Amino acid sequence: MTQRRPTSFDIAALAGVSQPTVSRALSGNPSVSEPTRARVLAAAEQLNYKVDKNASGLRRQQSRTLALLFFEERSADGALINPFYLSMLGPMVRKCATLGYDLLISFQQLSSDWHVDYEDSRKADGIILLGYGDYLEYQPLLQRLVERGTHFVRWGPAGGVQFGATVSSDNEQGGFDATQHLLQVGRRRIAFIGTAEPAYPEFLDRWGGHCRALRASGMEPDERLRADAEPSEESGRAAVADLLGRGVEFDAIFAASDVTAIGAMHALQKLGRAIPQEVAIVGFDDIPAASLSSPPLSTVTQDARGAGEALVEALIEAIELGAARSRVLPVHLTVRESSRPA
Amino acid sequence: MTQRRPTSFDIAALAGVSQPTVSRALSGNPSVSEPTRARVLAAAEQLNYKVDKNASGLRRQQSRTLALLFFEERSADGALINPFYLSMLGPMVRKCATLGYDLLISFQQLSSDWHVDYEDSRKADGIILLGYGDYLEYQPLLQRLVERGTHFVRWGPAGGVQFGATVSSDNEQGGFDATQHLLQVGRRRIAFIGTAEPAYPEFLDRWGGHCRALRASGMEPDERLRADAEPSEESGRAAVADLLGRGVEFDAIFAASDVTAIGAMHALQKLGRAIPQEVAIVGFDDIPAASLSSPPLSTVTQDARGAGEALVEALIEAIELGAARSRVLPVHLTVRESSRPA
DNA sequence: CGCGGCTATACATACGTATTCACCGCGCTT
DNA sequence: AAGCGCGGTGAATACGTATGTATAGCCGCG
Repeated sequence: MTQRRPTSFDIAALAGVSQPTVSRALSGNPSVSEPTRARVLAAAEQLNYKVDKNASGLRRQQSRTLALLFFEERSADGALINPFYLSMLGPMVRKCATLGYDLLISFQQLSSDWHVDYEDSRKADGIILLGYGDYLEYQPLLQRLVERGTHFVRWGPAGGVQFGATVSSDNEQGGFDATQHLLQVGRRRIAFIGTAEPAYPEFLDRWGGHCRALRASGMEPDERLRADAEPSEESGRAAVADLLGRGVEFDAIFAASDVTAIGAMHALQKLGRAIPQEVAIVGFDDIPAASLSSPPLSTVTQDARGAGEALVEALIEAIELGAARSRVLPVHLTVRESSRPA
Repeated sequence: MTQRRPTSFDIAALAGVSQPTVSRALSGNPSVSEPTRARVLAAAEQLNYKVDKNASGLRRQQSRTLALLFFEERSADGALINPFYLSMLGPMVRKCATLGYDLLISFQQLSSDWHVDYEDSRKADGIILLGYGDYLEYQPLLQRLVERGTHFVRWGPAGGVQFGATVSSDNEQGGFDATQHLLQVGRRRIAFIGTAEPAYPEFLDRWGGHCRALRASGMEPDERLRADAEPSEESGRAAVADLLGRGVEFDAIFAASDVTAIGAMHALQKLGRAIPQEVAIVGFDDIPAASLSSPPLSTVTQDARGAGEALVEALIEAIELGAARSRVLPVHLTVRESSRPA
């Protein structure tokens, strides 16, 4: 019942050719004549033959596999993967499949020496890093990857030193679009909620775009309208409390992430402030919960599909060509109820 | 700079032993003496040696890799993976790592013949199926997997015919807990929103638990209090419209999924019905948006971590022992504002 | 008519590991 | 004292593929 798996020799015998011809026929080598190739393909089909990935990889000294590495901030349980990363998953897998690669997935703590593992054991030909921002702590790790000649790309702003290729959203433009939109619906005192810590380099770019939009309308950014917040619901509520506690007046909020925006929305609603009538809100990311909130949250949508595909393309470019160029992806303003004109 | 990768022969030379001894030492074979093993390990460490996965797999005729197969309902873009599946991802990966396996990830359309691919090409030793419910259409596929001797497990209620092992939540108990809770906070007319179509076999079990809770309190389920809905926000709103349109009175809703519950909540709020004062709501799944809704949604939490680990354990059991037992996981009622006692 | 050049295929080999078998030396038994 | 078992190791080999090199057939041209 579980008979021996067919090998290329079985196909060769059935098609009346030699084993090397089978290999060449299946890999599209042009030195095989059309009739022969057809016979081989038919035989392979008939026996349900598939190339053995281990043998093929061993012979070619590669794996035709990419490794996807999520970095975990949270120590233990961490079902807390950034939802945007998860939405890239599908597109990445599909892109890999299209290009003939498999995708291996892994989580890693900062401390462990994963760098050796993937390429050294030939599990993967390259690595996609997700969750490694511009944190300085990672620089030595990236440095080591470069030294070892490991191919990798990472998601996020390029930041200071440029190790390998990078794929990221155009955060600056997203910040510009969000603030410009709020200005267009008549808001003048726009609070910015997001941290300036280097832990979230994206936020800096979003703040930069925010400022550019203000200046384009002849206004100057007001530091008092800025509140620090990490990407969490509580942090968003705290930021609103902070602003109000300091007696700052505002008729709009641009939050550097959706969860922060939702937290801010809850805090305002609890205080009886009508959204969007009294305060218009725009977030960033377009997480699933954004369209489910009430009112539905306006936000800057990142191109998850484009991001996933770009990461895969860049990595394969690095593997097959030796180096890859970085990519910056356009973003898109999605206007929902939370910022509709009154 | 990118010098040749060290092989077990290099380690052997450095440690002053033969290649087979290296292989034995690294794989924990007890016939290697302790001093020798120590020398080998030191040499491997020094040269940064890792076993070549392709060569090892080829020799042992296995891959030490599991394949995770998402089934896609939506045809094209589909960033629409069930969020619960995504929350299982982390735990699955971790469990795999613990047990010495890698995890390969893939999406598949119903039509394609993926079944041949993974085990036939020895990319994976077994398959975890996610999103293959009890749909009759899948029976032939599962049948074929069984015939080919492919190891697999799937998520979801076992359903009719039992192909391979299954891991699922205790949906019946979850339904019971939800309804019992609503009864305890004084509700008497509890609407059930969820479909009876076989496409969502989980819903049937949740309905069953709902009925059991009612009967345990001496009440009989009322068919008029039941509205059909698929798991989508619009469908939840439509279900509320349906109930009200039929003139049905209710003071609580148990929705068979969170997105439906959130839709229902929005519909009621738009009509000015206070939640939970006039209508208490409990959902099922505990998606991230549940805790972000306003009011935060009470729901039945599924054990994503346990689920992920159980799937991996079951599959490895099937691979290494030849067969695996199915597993049913306990669920947990999470009470939030949407069903607090008035 | 013979030879160069070209096409299509076969032959031989290497990739790095795990495992079977044979071997060696030592201590113990009879 | 000779035989035997056994712990520890090395030699040889097979896993299935891809590729460099050799060879057979064939055409055209001088």
